[in-house]
Parts: sequence; C-alpha cells; structure tokens
Amino acid sequence: MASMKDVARLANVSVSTVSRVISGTIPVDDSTRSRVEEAIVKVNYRPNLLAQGLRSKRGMLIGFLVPMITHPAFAMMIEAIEESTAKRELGMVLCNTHNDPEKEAASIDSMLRRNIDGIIFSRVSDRSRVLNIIVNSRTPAVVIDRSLDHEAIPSVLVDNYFAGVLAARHLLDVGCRKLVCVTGALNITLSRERLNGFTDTLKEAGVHLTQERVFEGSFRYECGKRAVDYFAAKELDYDGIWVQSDIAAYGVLAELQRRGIRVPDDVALMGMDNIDFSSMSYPSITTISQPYDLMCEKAIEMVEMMNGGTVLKEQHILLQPGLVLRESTGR
Amino acid sequence: MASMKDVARLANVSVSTVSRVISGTIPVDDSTRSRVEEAIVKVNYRPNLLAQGLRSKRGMLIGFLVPMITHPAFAMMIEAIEESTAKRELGMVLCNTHNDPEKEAASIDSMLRRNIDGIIFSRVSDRSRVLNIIVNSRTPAVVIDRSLDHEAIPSVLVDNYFAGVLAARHLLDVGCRKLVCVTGALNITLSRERLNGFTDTLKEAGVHLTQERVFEGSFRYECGKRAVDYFAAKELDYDGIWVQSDIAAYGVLAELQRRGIRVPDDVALMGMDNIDFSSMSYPSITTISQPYDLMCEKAIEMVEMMNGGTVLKEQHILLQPGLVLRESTGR
DNA sequence: ATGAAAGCGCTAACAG
DNA sequence: CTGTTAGCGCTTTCAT
Repeated sequence: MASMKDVARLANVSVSTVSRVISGTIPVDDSTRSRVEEAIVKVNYRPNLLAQGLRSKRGMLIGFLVPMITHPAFAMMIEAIEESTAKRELGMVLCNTHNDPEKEAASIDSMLRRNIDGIIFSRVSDRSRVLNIIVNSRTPAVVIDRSLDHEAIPSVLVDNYFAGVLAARHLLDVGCRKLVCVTGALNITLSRERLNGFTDTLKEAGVHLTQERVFEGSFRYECGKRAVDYFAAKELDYDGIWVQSDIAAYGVLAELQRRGIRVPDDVALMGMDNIDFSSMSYPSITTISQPYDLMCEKAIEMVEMMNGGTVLKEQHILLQPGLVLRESTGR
Repeated sequence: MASMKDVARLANVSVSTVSRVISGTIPVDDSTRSRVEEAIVKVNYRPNLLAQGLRSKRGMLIGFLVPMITHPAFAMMIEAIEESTAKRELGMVLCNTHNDPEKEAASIDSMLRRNIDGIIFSRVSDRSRVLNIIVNSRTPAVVIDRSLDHEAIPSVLVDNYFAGVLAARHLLDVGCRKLVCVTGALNITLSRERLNGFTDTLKEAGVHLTQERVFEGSFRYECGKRAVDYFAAKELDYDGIWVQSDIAAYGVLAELQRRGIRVPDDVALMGMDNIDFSSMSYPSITTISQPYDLMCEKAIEMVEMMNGGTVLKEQHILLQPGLVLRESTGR
C-alpha cells in the first residue's frame, strides 16, 4: 500500500500538501493540485484509516450490538445499518451480545479503543454497565427499537402502542370478536405498549380482552406452542390471535396446524416484524411492519450529528409501524 | 481514555517499559512490573487499537463479506465468524455485497486500509477484481462455502457431493422411488456437485434421474414455486423431492400446500442448510446440515496461521455435512 | 533492565 | 500557497 510519502515524493511536494489536496478544504495551487492528483492515481494511493483515525479521533467506524444475529428481525437491522454506514464510507463492526453483560462490556470496550464514531444498540441488557462507560467516554450512542431508562442516551423507536392499535383494528375488520394475544416479555416496555394499544382499541369496539386471554411469551418460537397449549388448557374460544413477533407467530401457527385448526378459516393470525419469512409460508402471515431501514438511517444520522457537535440528549424519534396484509387473516 | 503516557507518568517509568510490561515478552524487573500494573489498573488503561494497528500492521480486525445478510444461511455464518473472532479479541467488520463487484471492491479496499488481519468471504462474485487486490496486498484471505478458481486462495468447504449422497440415501430409505430435484444455479460448482452426488446415488439404487426431473433454481424462495409449476406442467409424477436449500424448499412447500399436495404423505420433501426456521414450520423440514461453526472457526484459524507466516496456498479443507431428520420426510 | 529516540501514516498549527 | 514541525498512541531498535 502506497503512503502519502510516496505520493509526495512523486509529485515533488510535501506530505502536508498532499493532505491538503485530499481534504480539499485548504486552497492549493491548481498546477500543484493536478500534479498531486496524478501521483495519487499513479501509485493508487488510499489513505490509511488507522492513521487517520488515530490523528482525528474518528475511526470511521460504527459499532452495532445485537442480542442475536440470526434472529430475522435483527438480521434486518444489521442489513439496514450496514447499508447506511457503507453509504457514508464508514465501516460497521458487529457484536453478538447474547444478552451477556460481560460480552457487551468487552465489545464496547474494544470499540472505544478503536476511536469508534458511534455505537448503536438494540436491546442492551438492563444490567449493562456499558451505558455509563459510553456516556463517560463521550462517544455518541443511540438505542434503537427500545427506550432506555438512561435518559441521556437518545433513541429511535417505533410507535408500539400504535402497532397494537393497527393489529386490533385489522382483526376487528376481518370480523374477529373473540381475541387472544401472545406478548413479548412484559418486563420489556415495548411489549406492554403493544398490548395497551391492542387492548384499548378492542375496548373501544366493545371487545373486552380479559387477563386470561393474554399469554406472556417472548420473542422466540418456542413460546408459540406454549401459548396454544395454554389457551387450550383454559378452554378459551378464539377466532383471532395477535402474536407480538412473527417468529413466535410461527410457533403458534405450527401448533395450531398440528391440532388441525385451520388458519385463517378457524382462527385469524397476525404477527409483528414483517420478517422475510412471513411472506414465504402457507399461509403467509399478516403482520405489522417496522421501518427498519428508516430506523437505522435515523440512528446513523443522529450519530453523525452528535459527532458534528450537536447535543442530542433526551432526543427520542418515534416512527410509525405499518400493516401488511397477507393470507393468515384473509377470509 | 488514558494512554500509555499516563501510566508511565504514574508509575515513574518510560512508556517503553509500560509497553514491555503489557507485551510480556521482554523481561522487566518485578518491582517495576508491579508498579506499572498498579498504575494500569488505577487509570483503567486499555491500549488504543488504532495506534497498535498502525505500528504493528495488524488492525486486530477480520473482514467478512456476504452477499446477503438476511439470508438465514449467511446469518448463521456471520454469527459463527463473530463467535470465533470475539473469542480471539478480534473485531469483525461486516459487508453486504449484494453480489455487486463495485461494492465488493469498495469494501475490500476500506478493509485493507484498516490493516485488516484477514478477509473471509463466501460467494464473491466471479467477476470480482478483489481477489487480485487481496493477493497483491498479501493479506490473508479465505473463501468459505465455495471453491474459487483462483487457486492461490485457500478455502474451507463442505463436501457437497456427499450432501447429495445423504439426501438420496434418505429419500430412498423412506421409500421414495420417483424423485425430482431443485438445484441452485448450476453455474455454481457446489450446485453441480450436490446434484452429482444425488444422481449417482440414485443410479446405484436403480433409480434414474432424468434431465427433465431436475429443475435449475437458485437459493431463493421464489424458485420453489416455479419448480412446482414446472413439474406440474411436465406432468411429472413424484413422491420425493430434494431442494438444495431450505429457503427454496419452503417455496416448494408453500406451493405444494396451495395445490393441496400433502407433505410428507403425498410427497417427501428435503432441503439443505438446516436454517433455524426449518425446525419451526409444520411440517418441519428434513434437511442436510452444514457445519457452519466449524467452517468459520477453521477459516479464522487459517487466517491466523497465515498471519503467523505459514503459507497456505492451495489449501482446501473439506468438512462433512450431516443429515437432520424431521417431519417433512417422516412416513 | 530501562530510557531515549525513531517512526507507523496521517493532520494541523505555525512560519514564511 | 506551501513546507516544516509536532504529535495522535503505540512498538521497536539502540544505547546505556
């Protein structure tokens, strides 16, 4: 790899002149400039990012922390973050935390040691010490898809209450009146918000969602089967079900099918997340989409602004979810 | 962030001594060492990775290129690479190439400018100029899940021929005699190898897989429906089908179900990759697993060896796939 | 065993 | 407009 020195030598100028030509912000004589530019092309010079990052304190790198890479919803976010960073010629370092505070801490640490431009995370564990580390180091950090108690850290969220509203409206629209709901873990705020939107909207329509019609699950496949078992054990009758994540919705679907219950004929089923797979099954799954691309783009924008000196404390961007109609609620 | 200078000042030694204590390779007086170690703890010193990387030409970073992050098979590899790098305190920068040679080139370029320790890729586009760039820069590179014509680059592969053998054996075992196959793109070597293993094994059992019983698909969902349409148009009778990727197998499954054809009762269905989802549907999908964890670990090991000075040209590690029994072939 | 000094490749302040 | 100088934080001779 050619260095600035090589270019300078070839163009018969000092390295600082080369630096000026590249940055473009400081005036350089036209003839000098073109000589330098020729030399740059000739030796195929590309600035070393470590040297730049060391000097400028900006590693040209964004860190992204997720709890599980292979979960389709997170994979979509990873893709979106990659898209937004690549567009800006930033790199993305990815860390899989497994919700392990130790691993979170270790990866944040190594990111900071890379003079990272910003760290974005979805679902940091609550016991994480990392937030303080980041705040103390004055590195821009943005939480995505989850609000954090730590108010100093800005976030970009979807309107989870409205997601519940959309789900309820649609199930009512297709004629369901006996509903049940499978939530995510209810210690997570977004699960509660979704449930509230769902419950409130049903109530307005005169449909009362009793406590026993709500099954507290997780965002994992396994809880789907457990939910169906639970409803069966309680001998609850239902014609519509909202599961707060597509992956869990598939758990529900598989168990319903195993029991010979037809979707959508006997029960209308809705999920949430709009993972790729939700259009790939039979029946395909009606779901609530989250604007991952936009969320991630916003998160990166916020990081960029903070690096530009803007103070973004207590800034929380709220984006709207959408309804995606498919077969599982088609009547 | 505290620097070496801070530690040195506090411990009353020079920075070089601090460096020696940290590297551990050069003898340092015990009393000095403990003084330095105390100081390190006191100021919570952590070496700056950019500075280290700049000096030592090793960025402590592995680059990973995939064509599509959200494809479950690649997501699994990403997870495995992350696991293997994190274990070694290396970072992972991820790039989504979309099979776009421009984007491949751009990301390889930025990786090299980070003094990256090694680059691992699955499925570089054939027209990629990047291979030469990498070879010229003497940066360790390993191809995963695909052999490359470029012989200088080592690779770690699964035995795709044997995958075909396993698929054929199992379908024969469950009593299928009228078989069809949906391949990946046949210009990709691994698709042809899988098909060869499948065909040869059937032939040994006296089952002849005619040309028209092979549908050239891709590793995408959409080709599944097209394949079923094609077989129907040809009025081919079949009781067993092997699809060379799980995601395409779901395309086949959905279309079969739409047509009222029951799996496995009417047709036994097998996929390949063992993506998470293949256990989450009803019926769950019998499939061929690829040892992603091991493949990725081996790839990282190879990179490490090359960085250690070992020459690995023309080294190709072959790993064995496995059979995963599920409902879609259960009789 | 330890310190001083040079340098990795770059940027920015200071001179001119 | 351009060159010289210093320094980002680290490692590695080279002295002592």
